[in-house]
Amino acid sequence: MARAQSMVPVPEKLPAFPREHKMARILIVEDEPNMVAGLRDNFEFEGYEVITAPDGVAGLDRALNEAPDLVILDVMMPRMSGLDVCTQLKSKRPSVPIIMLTARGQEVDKVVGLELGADDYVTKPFSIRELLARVKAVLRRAKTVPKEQERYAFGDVEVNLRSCQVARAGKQLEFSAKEFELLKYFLCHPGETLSRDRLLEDVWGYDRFPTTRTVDAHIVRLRQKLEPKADEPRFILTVHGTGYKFVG
Amino acid sequence: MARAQSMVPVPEKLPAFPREHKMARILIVEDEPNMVAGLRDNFEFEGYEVITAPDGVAGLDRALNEAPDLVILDVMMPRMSGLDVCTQLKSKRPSVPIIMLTARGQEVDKVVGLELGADDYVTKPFSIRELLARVKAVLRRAKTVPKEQERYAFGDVEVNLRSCQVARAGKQLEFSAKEFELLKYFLCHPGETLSRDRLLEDVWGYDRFPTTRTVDAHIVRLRQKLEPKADEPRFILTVHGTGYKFVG
DNA sequence: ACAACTTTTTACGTCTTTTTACCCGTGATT
DNA sequence: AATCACGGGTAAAAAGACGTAAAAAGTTGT
Repeated sequence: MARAQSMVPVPEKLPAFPREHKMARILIVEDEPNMVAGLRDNFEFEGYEVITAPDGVAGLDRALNEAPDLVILDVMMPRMSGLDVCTQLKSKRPSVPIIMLTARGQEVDKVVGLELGADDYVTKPFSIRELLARVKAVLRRAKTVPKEQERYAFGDVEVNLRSCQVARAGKQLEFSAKEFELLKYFLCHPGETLSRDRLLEDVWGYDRFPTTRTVDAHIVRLRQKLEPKADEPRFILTVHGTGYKFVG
Repeated sequence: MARAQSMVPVPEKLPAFPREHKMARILIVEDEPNMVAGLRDNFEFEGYEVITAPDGVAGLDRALNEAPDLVILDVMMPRMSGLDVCTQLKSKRPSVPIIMLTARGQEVDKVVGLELGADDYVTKPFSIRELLARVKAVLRRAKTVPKEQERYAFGDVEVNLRSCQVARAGKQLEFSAKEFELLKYFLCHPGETLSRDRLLEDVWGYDRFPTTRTVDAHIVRLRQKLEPKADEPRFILTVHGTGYKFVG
């Protein structure tokens, strides 16, 4: 049967990135397991998506790679204090809201924390209702900022979604249309494992059905342009048997 | 802390992933015999199970009684139009995906079809390749995990079924595709004792003669990654003489 | 129509995952 | 206690997926 080139175009053009209306994802960085369990239960009950980390190092890692909408950060923690995490996180993701948890008697830290860029703080012991209320408030404030970021940065790469420009170490790179679309899709879905089929459908669109190896070919080109070592990717990772995933 | 008790949300008893890896069953409702034959050949070649009906009345009947995973529905048919079938079917089985076939010049119907709840439509004449791609896409979307059941947690492990991520104590773990599928199956059947045969059939997708230790090999790997003490499993338990069981 | 460029396909070597085979330890059964 | 069936560890074979380069096909601009 002949390829239906005469096919009538899909009338309602799908939005470029059908970002489903997601409930906010909250990262809780806290070493006390009972506290974590309690917070998780309550936040999940409220409909939030919860991820956790038991110490500062792991917390920073998840914060950078899994794009939480808000981070709750205990000040006193093993390996890396909440204050350090806050500093480092704010330097790389200035827009992610942070709420600090401080023990009573650490009043000093509150001030320091706010100076470091935290958006709010709560003193232990606190009522869960109070924390929930503050989270809600901080998220509401954060949301007034445009939801879809238009500028991204990872490694020494800067991407401007609006102007469709990509710079590496301050130098402009040439990206073809498809390459840029693909990169954009990765940026908008950080940490998610994306199957080739999904990429084909969402990036290539509905009326093109190339072979799945097409995706791989484009991945190679993205890596060559963006990765410090193309054969040892740091940002665009392979998920064997499934697809690819971007971590910033 | 007050609210919830168990870490793992208990899924309603309706199986979340009924035919995880069995090939999908497709119902083709179409009155033109040559078209039916052609479609059947192609879909069966791709590994789908095909059932057919020559008119709308029979189609609705089979759709309701034989639980197809997807329905391909011609708009123009004797006895009952595809649009009517679509309406009635969607009212009784809202979740079953429907792809409409419309003749060229029936553009109006497309819109109506989508409004009636069809998931996609294809205009005749179409390439079989395109239809196959759309079927695949619709099935993929239909299979994506419903929001409520996409996240699980047990012990210090967090699992996100949608993004295929597993974290232990806040640290991302690498899971191969099969490992993840198996874990997913356990999560979706908590407390159930699962025989090797059942796991093979539902996760791997075929029957095997009993000499296979494949399942065990994967269980070992899951335990190594997820259990606090791999030799003293807390979550993935052996049921001697029968199989395995997951408890959260 | 030609040239320059982008995208897709093809082909093949390499690497990872999955399966299988074999053996040992252990708990059940007699 | 001896036997036996079953579960688990391990390593090597088999299967499958990925990375890459280069050719082919398709686009765009002149």
